Amino acid sequence: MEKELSKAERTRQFIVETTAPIFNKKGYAGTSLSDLTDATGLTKGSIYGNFANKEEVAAAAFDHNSAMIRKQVLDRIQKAGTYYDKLRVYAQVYHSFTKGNKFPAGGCPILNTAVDADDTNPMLKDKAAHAVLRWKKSIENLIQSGIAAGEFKADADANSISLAMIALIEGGIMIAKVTNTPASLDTILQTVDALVAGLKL
Amino acid sequence: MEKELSKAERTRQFIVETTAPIFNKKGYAGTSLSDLTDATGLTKGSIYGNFANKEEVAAAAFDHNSAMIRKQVLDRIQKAGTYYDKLRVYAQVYHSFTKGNKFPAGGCPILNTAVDADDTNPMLKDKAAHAVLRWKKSIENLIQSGIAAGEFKADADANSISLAMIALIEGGIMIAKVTNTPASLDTILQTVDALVAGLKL
DNA sequence: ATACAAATATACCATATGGTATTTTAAGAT
DNA sequence: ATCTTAAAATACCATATGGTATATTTGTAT
Repeated sequence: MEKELSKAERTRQFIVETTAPIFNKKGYAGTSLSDLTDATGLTKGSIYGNFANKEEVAAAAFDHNSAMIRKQVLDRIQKAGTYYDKLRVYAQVYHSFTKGNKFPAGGCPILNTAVDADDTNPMLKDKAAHAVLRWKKSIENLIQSGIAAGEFKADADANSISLAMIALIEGGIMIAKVTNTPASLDTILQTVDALVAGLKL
Repeated sequence: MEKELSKAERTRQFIVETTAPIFNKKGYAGTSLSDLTDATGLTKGSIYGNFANKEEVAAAAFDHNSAMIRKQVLDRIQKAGTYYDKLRVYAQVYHSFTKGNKFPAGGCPILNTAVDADDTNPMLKDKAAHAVLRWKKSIENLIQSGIAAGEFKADADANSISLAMIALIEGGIMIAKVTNTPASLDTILQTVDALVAGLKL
């Protein structure tokens, strides 16, 4: 009970996987239906047989892109022994961003979608907002757990630190990408590391 | 010798001022020529009499938006007495971002343009990159001057701190905007403050 | 092998797009 | 006031856009 993927489900997934990097690079308005048909080799009829409209494809593409990263992060967090190392995973994972390996082309989909959609597309904005808040919560949980485990200072400000981490990472990705200097992100991630190290007892 | 603004120069400026917030909110691809004619009340003929194409309007709009902020920042920096207070200006100025007072609607144009253009429009990307680097340099200069004036630690890492400040501010703006929580930016700007305070002897 | 349903392609639609050539209107110098 | 030039509006163009109704193909269970 794993192969039960109908034709439609498979092409739906194919469409999402194929177009996700395009949406991430060109944004919602900048991605046209012909971008989608060109990339997939499918026709509009086929795409509109699987999705109600362009917005639904974009939404599925965002989910796909953020799930890619989320999976990577959770995998590594599970493998990390200490809460300190778990927190460091965020910095490490985004480290490889500029190399674009197991990550969606075009940079962080949360950043891209947030900036792209925040004044134009409420549903995509909402998706980006939820991704930010879920991320924040998961950092806060790690900090709380670290405190409970006696690894971190009891008075650590989880709210402030989680926000700073996310801001540093996303801002760092923006800077590194626009100025073509991956080293800038490296430097900024060292500041993230310092922030996390400051939690330790 | 100040009023010598030709008709063309005045309408050019009018077009830029009127359309700058639109480009900032909707992005380059998301802003159509009819957005521009609707907002200005002018016709395509008039706009294309003053600009070669849409890209040139967008470029002028970006310059206008970033000059708005730059002016504010430089004004306040000049008035600040210590280098510590000068550095704090960045955090303070971006503080009022969510209120959208003297700032271009749609958030920080550097962030918006960087994310919007980095995979699609080389000339806008270049403009955003230069704005980031100029900003970085001006922070570094303040830090160096502060060191020379005996106000800051001699071993302060100007590169690392300037990058962290910019990343925190831009990431903070993104988070606050997408999640509709101005308080998030406030919190993040406190981290910026702490960073700057750490420079002091 | 056949029939049926599901998936995809074709052909079409109204409208919007960025851009241009030409005409009309309005500045501004004399 | 008039003439000339500069600026703006009109009218036009080819193409792209998002989307749909219909036809055709393909998978698949019997």
